[in-house]
Amino acid sequence: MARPRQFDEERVIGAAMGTFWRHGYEGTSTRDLCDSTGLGPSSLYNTFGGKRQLYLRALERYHDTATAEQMEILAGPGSAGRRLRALMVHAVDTDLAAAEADPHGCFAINAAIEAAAHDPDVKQVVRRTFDRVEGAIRTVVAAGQGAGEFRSDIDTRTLARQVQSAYYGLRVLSRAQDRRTLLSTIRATLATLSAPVERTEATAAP
Amino acid sequence: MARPRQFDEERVIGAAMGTFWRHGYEGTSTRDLCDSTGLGPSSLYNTFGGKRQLYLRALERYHDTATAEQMEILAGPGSAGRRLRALMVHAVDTDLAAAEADPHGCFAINAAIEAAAHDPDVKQVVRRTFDRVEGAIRTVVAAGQGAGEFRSDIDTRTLARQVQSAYYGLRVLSRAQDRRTLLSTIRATLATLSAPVERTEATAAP
DNA sequence: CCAGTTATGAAGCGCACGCTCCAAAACCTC
DNA sequence: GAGGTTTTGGAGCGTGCGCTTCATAACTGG
Repeated sequence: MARPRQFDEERVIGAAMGTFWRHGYEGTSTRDLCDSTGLGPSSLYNTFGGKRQLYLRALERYHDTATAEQMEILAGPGSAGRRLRALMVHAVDTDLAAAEADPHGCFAINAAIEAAAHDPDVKQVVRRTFDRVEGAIRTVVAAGQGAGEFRSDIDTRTLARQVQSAYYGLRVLSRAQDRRTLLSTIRATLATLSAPVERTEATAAP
Repeated sequence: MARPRQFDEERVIGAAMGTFWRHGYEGTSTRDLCDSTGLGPSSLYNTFGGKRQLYLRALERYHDTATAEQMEILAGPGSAGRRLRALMVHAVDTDLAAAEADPHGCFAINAAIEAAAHDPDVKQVVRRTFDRVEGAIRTVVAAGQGAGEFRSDIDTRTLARQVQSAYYGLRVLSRAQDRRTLLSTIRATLATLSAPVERTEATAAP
């Protein structure tokens, strides 16, 4: 037919994702994208159409792959509580240990804050990602409830949403808080999940 | 001495805050700032020094004033649960009802996601705001515990951090979720705070 | 009312933005 | 190979960026 492409499209999207992830949509220039992907502007625009479309592709890529890491942790070994804790500790550590040039936080959250309000397409992808994470969390919560590890007086879906909001809030807080405080927050979330000691008017020592 | 200013500095900061709040740091141009404040670029730069400094002033202004709205709700009438619920419902409604030109979400969260990683000064102000909100929540949580409304087997500070993370996560989710789901998430958070029914191995119906 | 000082508006600085154009190159089919 | 088709690199389009400059306006103390 004609001259074939000299690059791997998926690899390019991956590189673009990293750049958008690090600097946000507005903070990333087409120059940055050309540098990180190795493509010239003509190839970039011929293949993807423009900055916005490439951003959307990167976001979908995150939905497909980077979310997988979280799924993996949630599907890992150990009790439900240990798995949720692993998810949160992992988030805190990667957020805090991120060097200057590393990606910061969760790309979907970044996109939700920066772009979802102004771009319905972004909003839709972000929502799909949120729903997927909620589903993965729900599986773990259900397991915890089944094992008597978590309280069962709140239905699984509701409890899972509570965990997700606490998890996402944690990732917001991790942008400005210290590790000690964040770990305390994780402990707090897990504590509210476990069936607590029976209610007493005041837990006075004997 | 000399010619006095023709504008109210505080009013200008307020206008700039609105613009940064709506469009983010990178998404706001100096032109936008001149338009919203009514100042010429020379006045803006003579008074504040530049875009970044003005952003910091706006962020500090948010810390001083816009946080007050949340404080007010938390210090309002009703039980602790009602007040926390009011805070969250208020957040959801303002986030969802925001028109195209309205500010979206919480400015401190926006700043945390967009700018805190790259700017230590931003990070510091954001953290102060986070700490302040945590403190206000802690007061309400303590009241709820004192009234026997909330569980007391988790210490106040820890429980407050849990509420804060759930609250901030809710504000992230509100960028992409529908109201129904968000209200369910609020219910979930409040449910985990209340002293639950005594633990049973399995809540089987008789 | 004048000298001194600061704020203002307008013009525009150099630069980077998102993106386009096009001749040359690289490939496939025949 | 020749002809046709697509990709590629590079120059550069118009525009808007953050910010500066400067003559002029507006005020104060003496």
